[in-house]
Amino acid sequence: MIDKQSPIPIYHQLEEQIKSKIEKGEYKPGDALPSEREYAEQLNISRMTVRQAITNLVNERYLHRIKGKGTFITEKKFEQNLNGLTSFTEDMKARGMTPSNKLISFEIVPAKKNLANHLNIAEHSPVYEVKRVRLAEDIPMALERTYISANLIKGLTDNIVQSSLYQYIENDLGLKIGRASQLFEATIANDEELEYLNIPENSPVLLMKRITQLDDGTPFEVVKSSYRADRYQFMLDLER
Amino acid sequence: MIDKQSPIPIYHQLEEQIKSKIEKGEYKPGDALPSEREYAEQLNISRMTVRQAITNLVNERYLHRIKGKGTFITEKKFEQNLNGLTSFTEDMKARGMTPSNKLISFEIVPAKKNLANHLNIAEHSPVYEVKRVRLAEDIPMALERTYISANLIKGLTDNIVQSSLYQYIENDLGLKIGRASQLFEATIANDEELEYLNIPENSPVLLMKRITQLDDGTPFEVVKSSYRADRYQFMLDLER
DNA sequence: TAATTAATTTGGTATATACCATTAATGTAG
DNA sequence: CTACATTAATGGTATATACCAAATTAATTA
Repeated sequence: MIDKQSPIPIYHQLEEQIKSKIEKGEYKPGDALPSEREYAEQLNISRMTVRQAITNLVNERYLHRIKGKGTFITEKKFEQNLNGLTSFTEDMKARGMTPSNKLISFEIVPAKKNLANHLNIAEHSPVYEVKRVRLAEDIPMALERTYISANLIKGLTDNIVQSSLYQYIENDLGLKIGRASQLFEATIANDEELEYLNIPENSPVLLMKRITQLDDGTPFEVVKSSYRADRYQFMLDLER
Repeated sequence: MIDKQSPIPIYHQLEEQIKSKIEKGEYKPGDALPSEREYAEQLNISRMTVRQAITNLVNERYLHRIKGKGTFITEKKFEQNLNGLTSFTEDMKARGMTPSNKLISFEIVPAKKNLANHLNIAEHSPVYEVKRVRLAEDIPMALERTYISANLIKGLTDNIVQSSLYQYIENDLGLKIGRASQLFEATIANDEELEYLNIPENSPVLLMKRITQLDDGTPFEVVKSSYRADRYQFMLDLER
């Protein structure tokens, strides 16, 4: 189970192993994990190394410890993606609905002033513009416009953007994704939103803008999403 | 500086000491911290104990480590309060505006069904209801309604609620505050919102609901805030 | 002088050990 | 059987030590 010769740290191997068992259902929410000393003996590693693995998973809220009792699988694991923010896809699945996307357009366009500012690039620099409608049970829920620096993120296809943008950036381009800032705003639907969301005039929409950065702080992505206010709410989970 | 006999763990004492130096400006953003070995020798404690303190501060983003170089004070420390979410007061100050509150009412009322559900109490149980308008430069920005379990949080006054609710709960009642869930929604202003926010009919408002829990998961507070959409946006900072 | 190499310093990983505090299980006296 | 004390198990804190990997600095060589 644990390869001491591997260049991957032991504590990290153990982390992945525990996470995998949680995902597979071998460890169920509420269950007690084997004790630290038990793990150490079983895997023939130091208890402190076990603690390091468990501490990380506690910080990520997969587990929680109770002194004198043990370590337990956390009941509900929220955030899979960006901290605490439920993604549209996950959220819809959680509500028992089937999420889907409809691509409207995928092209390279020159960045307008405001966008160029957000992405910290020169005006008219090339950016990928991806427009799509997000649906649940084939009902339009949101209009999403994604803008990505073309000079920074090269070789994008509509397919990558729709399925695995972040993996592509980290695994294929070798870049590291950092933090993001997100902004919520309420507005009245404009013409484009009326059209794609199929809602009546003067409907309120929940506008969400996100600027995502690389590890070094370089912004590479701006996402502007307009959600139907009558059908969607953002749920957020916050820590102290 | 460090009291080994104290019941407060050494690593925690060191954490507080470092945080205090950052706040006082003795350590400035971008500065390198003394090395782990240096700290250990200086304070006559183990390097591993120093690491534990620093690791916690790294997790809280006060510090960041660079292998081979050192540990540095993080440039910008975001979230002071709940993770990444800018509070109204802080946000307004950051924009150079003067925030203020106007108390509309402070009373104990029986919980309605929906509220009772959120607070996990029986219907008609007593709850504090605090209504106030939040202003910036004396212009109404939001209508805020706070509901707090009266059986759980005793002895509240309007003054406490307005100034230091969380400190009161933790320091005076000895309870520990845990996580919170937050929800964003766009609606059209209702009559109450029209009145207090002084906006025209059919104006969109950004509705924010927050449920705050104690450390053990017991919900104790529900906050429902209606923000003028034309004057306020929620800014959020997300981690990976 | 410039380029290379070696040594030093830094954080990263891992082990072994010790004792404390809380909780749960066990044993014991009434 | 109950109430209390004891014991065992668990996570929490702390130390000492060792070696690795990346970055910097110093020394050496061409």
